[in-house]
Amino acid sequence: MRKRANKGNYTRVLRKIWLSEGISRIEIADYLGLDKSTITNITAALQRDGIITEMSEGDAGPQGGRKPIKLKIEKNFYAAAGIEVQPDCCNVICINLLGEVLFSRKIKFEMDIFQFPIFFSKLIKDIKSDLNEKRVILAGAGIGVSGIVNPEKGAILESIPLGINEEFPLLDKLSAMVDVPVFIDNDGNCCCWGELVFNRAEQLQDFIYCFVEFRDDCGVAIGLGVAIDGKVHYGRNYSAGEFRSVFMEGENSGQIAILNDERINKEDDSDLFEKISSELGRNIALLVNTFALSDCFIGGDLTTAQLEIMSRALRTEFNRNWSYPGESECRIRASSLRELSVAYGAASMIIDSLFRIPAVRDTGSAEFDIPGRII
Amino acid sequence: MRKRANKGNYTRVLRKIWLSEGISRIEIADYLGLDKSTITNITAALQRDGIITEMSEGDAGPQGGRKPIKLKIEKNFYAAAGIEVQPDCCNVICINLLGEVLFSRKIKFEMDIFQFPIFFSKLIKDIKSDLNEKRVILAGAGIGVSGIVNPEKGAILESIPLGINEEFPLLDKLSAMVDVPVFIDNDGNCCCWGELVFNRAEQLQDFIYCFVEFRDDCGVAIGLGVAIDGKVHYGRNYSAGEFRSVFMEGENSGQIAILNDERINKEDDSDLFEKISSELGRNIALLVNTFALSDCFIGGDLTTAQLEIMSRALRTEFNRNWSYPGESECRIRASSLRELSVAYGAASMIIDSLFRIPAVRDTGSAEFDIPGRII
DNA sequence: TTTAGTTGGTTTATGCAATCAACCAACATG
DNA sequence: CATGTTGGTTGATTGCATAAACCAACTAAA
Repeated sequence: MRKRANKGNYTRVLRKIWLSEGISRIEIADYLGLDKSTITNITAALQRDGIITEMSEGDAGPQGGRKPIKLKIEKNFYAAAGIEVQPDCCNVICINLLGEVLFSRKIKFEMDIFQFPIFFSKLIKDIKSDLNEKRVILAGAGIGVSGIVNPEKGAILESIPLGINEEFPLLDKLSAMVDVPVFIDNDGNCCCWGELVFNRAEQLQDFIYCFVEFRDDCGVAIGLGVAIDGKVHYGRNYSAGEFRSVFMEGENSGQIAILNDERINKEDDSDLFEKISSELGRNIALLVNTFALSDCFIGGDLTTAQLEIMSRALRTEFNRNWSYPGESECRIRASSLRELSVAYGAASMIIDSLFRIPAVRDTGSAEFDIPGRII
Repeated sequence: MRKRANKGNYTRVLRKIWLSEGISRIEIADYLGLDKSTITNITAALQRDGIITEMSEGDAGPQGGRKPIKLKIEKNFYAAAGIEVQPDCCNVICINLLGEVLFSRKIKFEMDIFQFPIFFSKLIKDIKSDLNEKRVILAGAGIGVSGIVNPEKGAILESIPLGINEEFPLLDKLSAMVDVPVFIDNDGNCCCWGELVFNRAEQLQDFIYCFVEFRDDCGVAIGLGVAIDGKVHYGRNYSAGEFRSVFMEGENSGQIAILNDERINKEDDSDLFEKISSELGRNIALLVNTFALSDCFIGGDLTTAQLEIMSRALRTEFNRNWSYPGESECRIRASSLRELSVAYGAASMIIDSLFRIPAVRDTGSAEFDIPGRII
């Protein structure tokens, strides 16, 4: 059929086991609409590869019959690294196939896009040797940056904090230095990847991630990430998620109308923060209700109190914009991983790619291979 | 491999010919990443079936070589019917595989959901006999209704104009009476289907359709339809597209804040209409920019003058909400089919289904078959 | 007119994923 | 202990896609 590539149903089976740990062969066959013998063959190959194992026997059904054999992912078969790039430092994380955090650290690095490849390749080398002690292989590294990113080409199209205003082919520089796949994406989108992976059992379809950051210069920065149909949504020119409040007038720069008059400091003015939250909520309510999103995640560097304020404000505004009797059906949730969201999400891109069913693309599809691991 | 089902690549080839009339076998092979012999086999089968034909020879390349043979869809191999259900009448349309209108008519019918199935089956019988004279076979019928629809089950979940406030399994009633596939969807979504099919060569990915209607009772009604990734987006509970302005306060019913104070009649007050357009524009701007949509279609029963006013207002508001230098990149376009948009779109659902590549679903996929046409 | 080179398309043999049908394995119940 | 039920495996078969060789039809240049 194809040279070597991920044979379609292999990934479907693998993904299902990933989503539903402890599932049996028969259940997979029913779920995927394949013959049970096909599942036998595929699971046998996956077991040979070592990426899944049998965990235990389940219980027989009420009418007797053979006990099912539960299957699970060998969670430390691979690990993925995630790196959040900030102006003055990097947050680094390593997670395994189930999204469990193996380790994380913060590294000082005065961001300079031309120095970064060297820094990056050293970092990967360190991570690899750390993982080597645990007998885990690195499957790849994800990078999350603020700005507009083309993740297919791995190019940064624009990034104010990184001082990039024309297309910069970062991936090309990086792949030349390391021998693992590297993915790059916008920070808000990374957060979406993170929630997709972390909450994979829920099979989230349509949600928004609202990323709030306090910046020394410009007050508050809002980044949005959107997932539609269980995939991160990029839109034209990969610019989805750029936020500007509907209440902004004229040529003003900035994102929130309230902040044209006032300034906010990180943790003191909860009154103003509430106003900001309300304005933000009004905006997001329109998005949430017109697109019928099921979840709204809140993340960024917020205190617990601020999170609380914002949740309430969002809830109020979602209901205000709700056309039907009763309350808005959108869940409001705090980000699952707090200050490590971006790094975690960056790593999740790699994990997700291992278990994602390749779409039947319109145009010819070129799969890519995963490194190492002698089979 | 599989029983009979639409063999995946058959549909991919067929779709490509549908999208690019006059394409050659080699071009298809290159585009889809398949071997040219595979395309030979598939096109041979499609020719046997009669759904495609060779149209003419193209020109040889600059360095000589054999001339390519252009392929095209046999456009009258099937037709699809589309029915827009309104409280007092139905707009009916018939289109062929290329989306060309074969005929259309308006039929008086005092909508009553319990009488509708009988009306519908007579209508289909009439359409079939009309098509029979042209030697065209009916592939199916699409129905567009105002309200919230579950198109998978073919159930109307809620519709104020039709007086439905609990789930009504319309499809079940209808399929019992006719022998062709029937699809039902919300009117705004139908319009999206229509644009997807009508502009298929563009391969539209992410766009919004804004459906404006004047109603005797409530002034103006706004319906939105959204397409993401070349597919209509439904969201949680199929409720995507329900619109309520961010400027609405408190418990007010209605959609537009301006109209809480004022009333508008169909064609006289262009000042007020401009205000409405601006408010609407502010809202849509947020959607268009956050989701990075490439197009915004305007449809419904607007005069040319009103369309002009609204286009300008949208453009202004899109730019106001635009974060970057220059102008918003979202195209603003008048609906391609004016007052027949919904019916056309309803028919397009059927056409689209014939040429849509079945997604690799997570769960077992149950393909469905197309009626008639002795092969 | 001949020859070489290029591109479009078909034919034939082969590989391989998925299926079917028969079978084995392990449990419950009367 | 026979019987029914469910979980899972084995071996033969099916049919899609491929590769490689081939034919067809054209240009360009000698």
